[in-house]
Amino acid sequence: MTGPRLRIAPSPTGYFHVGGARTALFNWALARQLGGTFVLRIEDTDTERNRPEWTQGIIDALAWLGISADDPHFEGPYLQSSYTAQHIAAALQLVESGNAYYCDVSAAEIEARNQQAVDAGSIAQGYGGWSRDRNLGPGPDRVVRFRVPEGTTVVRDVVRGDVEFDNSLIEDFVLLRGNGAPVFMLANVVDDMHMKISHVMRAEEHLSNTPKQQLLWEALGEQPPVWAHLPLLVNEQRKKISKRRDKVALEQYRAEGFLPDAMVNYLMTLGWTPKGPEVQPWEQMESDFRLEDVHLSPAFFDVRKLAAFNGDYIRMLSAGEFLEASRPYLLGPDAGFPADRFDESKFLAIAGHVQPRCITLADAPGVVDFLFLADPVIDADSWAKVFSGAQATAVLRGAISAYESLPDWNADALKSALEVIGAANELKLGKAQAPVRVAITGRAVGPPLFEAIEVLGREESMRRLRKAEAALD
RNA sequence: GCCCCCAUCGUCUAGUGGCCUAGGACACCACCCUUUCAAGGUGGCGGCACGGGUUCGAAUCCCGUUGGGGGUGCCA
Repeated sequence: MTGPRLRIAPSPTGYFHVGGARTALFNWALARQLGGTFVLRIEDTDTERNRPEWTQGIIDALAWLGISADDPHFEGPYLQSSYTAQHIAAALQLVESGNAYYCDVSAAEIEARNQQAVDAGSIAQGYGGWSRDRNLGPGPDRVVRFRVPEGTTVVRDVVRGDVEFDNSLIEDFVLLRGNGAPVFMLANVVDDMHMKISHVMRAEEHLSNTPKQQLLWEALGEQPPVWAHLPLLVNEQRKKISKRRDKVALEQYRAEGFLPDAMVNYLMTLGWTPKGPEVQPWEQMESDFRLEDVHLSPAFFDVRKLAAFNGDYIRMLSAGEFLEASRPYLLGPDAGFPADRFDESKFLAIAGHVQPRCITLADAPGVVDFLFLADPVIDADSWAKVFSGAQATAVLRGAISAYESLPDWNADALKSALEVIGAANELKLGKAQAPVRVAITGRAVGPPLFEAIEVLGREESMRRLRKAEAALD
């Protein structure tokens, strides 16, 4: 695969979240559109917080979104921890070239010094380049720090334009820890370099650190990549969404019955605007996406809008697709009816009426449960309300006798028969259907009644009607 | 504190100096359709943060203010 090389570099410290997914999607779209490569690199250098199972979680989440290792544009996953030797070599190379130096000042000492300064009424200076010219060699607990050069660093960002940083405000940051382990700033750059990454597209939180990385690229003698910083995804409080305080795990949305296509489509609208209708196929977005069109301001991750997208996508499904997508919910422990009573053909017959009543796939069982329950769960309030009407009993009895002798058991015939009974009781169909609905489904609301009765079948429907009648006495 | 980024309806946004009495989507409200509930249709509510410039003309360009956010780690 030739062409540009993009990447995402998540760290396996928890569930993959929607922000990471949005970044992945943007990178994926561009990589595919340009015939380039999408690299997945797991940045697992923080041994304190990493967990191996999260790595698989990231891979699964990406696959769910359609970013799959089977695609020729996909490369990886690479584990950053397996390139430690290269990171260290790069740090030593920088020491060699005078761009980095050893330092024996501990974090605690720096803090103490800052505290002293504050106590004395002056301003904390931070590290302050203490060991810059001490010419220290390697030793236990000695870190390697980058020697930030004088001048200014201009980050050429495709979405934000040129951003200028005064180098004197950037501290001599650590490259290798006291224990010899590389830190993110170094590892990230060295890996991008070795993996020949041409475009670094990531969230805006990294913008302030970008001059450091660019300086590293330059000190290592390479051209920095194209930078592109995406607007942050924020919560209602306008703060960066985080695993700690917000519901952001992709896995959770998946479990709740969101369709991957809906999630993908919605995520693509956060930080970029599709041309034409906002609900549109991936292929369209993939070919229209342009870095230059990426927005500058943060976007609120709005679950209600996601839900609207999901409803749209559910309605676009064929009955068969809807069945397959809903199956885990239909046969799961929360379905509300025993799995062995589920009947695919009945579900398929009524699916078209179920879809517009679902926001998530998890809603499906609740719409059709009465079809698969031995007896519908009678909602007491609905029953009480419906049968408080004087004509309700008459309508129910009328329906029973009319339906007993109905030649063809189909929705049209069922409807016509009830219209006649309603008319005899001076009721419009809307009112007349209520007692029958409660008797058949247990509720006052649900999918179209006569279609449901047709699917339920003559025998079971008559049994429920008679049972309801008996309960009235 | 310092550095950086951002600023159009409640939210996501269209808008790149005249086409804008600012358009769409979600949410909300009303009406229509109707076999309940949805879905769908129609309509409504609602916005260029503020102050200065530049210009014949500014949502669009410049400056400032205010507000929000991010970064500033031997986390990533």
